[in-house]
Amino acid sequence: MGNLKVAEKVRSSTRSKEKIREENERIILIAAEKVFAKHGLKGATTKQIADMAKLPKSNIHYYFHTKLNLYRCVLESILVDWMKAADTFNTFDEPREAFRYYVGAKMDLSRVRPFGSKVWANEIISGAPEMEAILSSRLKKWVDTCVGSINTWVELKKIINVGDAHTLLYMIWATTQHYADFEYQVKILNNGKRLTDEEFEEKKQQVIDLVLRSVGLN
Amino acid sequence: MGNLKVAEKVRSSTRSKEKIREENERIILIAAEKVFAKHGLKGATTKQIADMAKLPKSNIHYYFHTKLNLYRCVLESILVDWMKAADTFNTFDEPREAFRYYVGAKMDLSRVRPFGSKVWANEIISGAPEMEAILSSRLKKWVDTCVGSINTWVELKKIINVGDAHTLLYMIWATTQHYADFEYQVKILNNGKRLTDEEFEEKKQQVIDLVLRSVGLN
DNA sequence: TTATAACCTGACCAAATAGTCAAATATTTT
DNA sequence: AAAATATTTGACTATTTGGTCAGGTTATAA
Repeated sequence: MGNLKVAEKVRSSTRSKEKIREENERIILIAAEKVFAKHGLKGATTKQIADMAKLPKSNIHYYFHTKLNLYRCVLESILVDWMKAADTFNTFDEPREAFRYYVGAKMDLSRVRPFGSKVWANEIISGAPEMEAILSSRLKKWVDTCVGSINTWVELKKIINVGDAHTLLYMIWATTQHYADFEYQVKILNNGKRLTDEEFEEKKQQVIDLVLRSVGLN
Repeated sequence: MGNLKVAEKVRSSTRSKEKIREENERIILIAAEKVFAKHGLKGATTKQIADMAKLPKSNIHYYFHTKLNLYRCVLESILVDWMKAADTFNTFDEPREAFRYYVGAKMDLSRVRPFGSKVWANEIISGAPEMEAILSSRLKKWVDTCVGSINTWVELKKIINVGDAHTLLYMIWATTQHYADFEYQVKILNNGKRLTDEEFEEKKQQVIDLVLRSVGLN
């Protein structure tokens, strides 16, 4: 009886209500990201997410109420990392460094958080019903800034005239995100073996070189 | 009565059983491609497909039995167009022409059949459960041939050394398919307006130029 | 210690959905 | 013309699934 009390006391002090909520929300978000990546919003079931999180289904609803709300939270949490990588682009004056670091950062994200990239891809492919607002405000603004930088570099003859700067941006996004969104295809075409960290670093450098040459650098 | 007979006869001669099946299968495949593109295999419902095809749901099952079978037929029908574009790559000796035509063909496909591209993207993102066999046989073989061509061009100093030729191929795939898979995002970032045919031709040329420069041509 | 608030979860339900089937209609063959 | 074959479709069903809820447990404030 006394022993039981002590055990409870210990557990109590290590898992406060605050910690419990924090930790469970994190666990659920990670599980949901994986399941949404594989099945999309409609295809994913709360049961699958619960099983992945090793929690009862009711618990998912307790913390996030509805599947749609959980989905939005997942998208939101991905956006944070996404924007961090995006910001690197505008911290460099020289195009060579800007492209090198931005492409590198995007490649790293694809490697570290492939499921997040897939959820976004799914969302856009489905017509971006939940993200349209964010795309046409935050993303649009960021893109306009980037396009401005690129156009300035063109005017200063620092890079070749690429025509519409959007085209270049899309190439960078598409190519870097390909390693996350299409990783199963990449794996299959790599003789069924996932790229090792060393191989991935190699590809990253090659992508950077392709991009730099495409704008006349190198 | 005589008139009715004539009407029946006319209809009979214009819509033979063979034609009926052919036409309905086509209608259903087109509808299914759109619905699967938007919602994925699990998210799409046979009811949605039926409504899109303007046929009763039972009719869908009559022609394709199960949703999974219909999905496989859609993927198969997309593959046909896909391979046609792919074959253009190996019909040119000069890398400049090969890349120009292949990238152009892929861009055209993204413009003409965006839903097909989205279905494929969804399938790969979901882990390619239905397509793994095709990817590791037909696609793998085609890719190996392409990689061989590119490596030969590198040896002949016709293009710059790009390292792993796969990286270049992925860049081409990702960039061209971006205009299909992410067309909603492209639209939003184009001030909410879909690219006109003229604009698209412009982007196509820009993508071709980016790719050519990335391999040291131009 | 007690009261309150937060967390947990099995049991349950209404709605949605893939697939079936039988009966009706249309076409083709004999 | 009649028999045989193929198409059409409304009604139905078994199952899945998002979400609820009541009753319990655990942590914290008084």
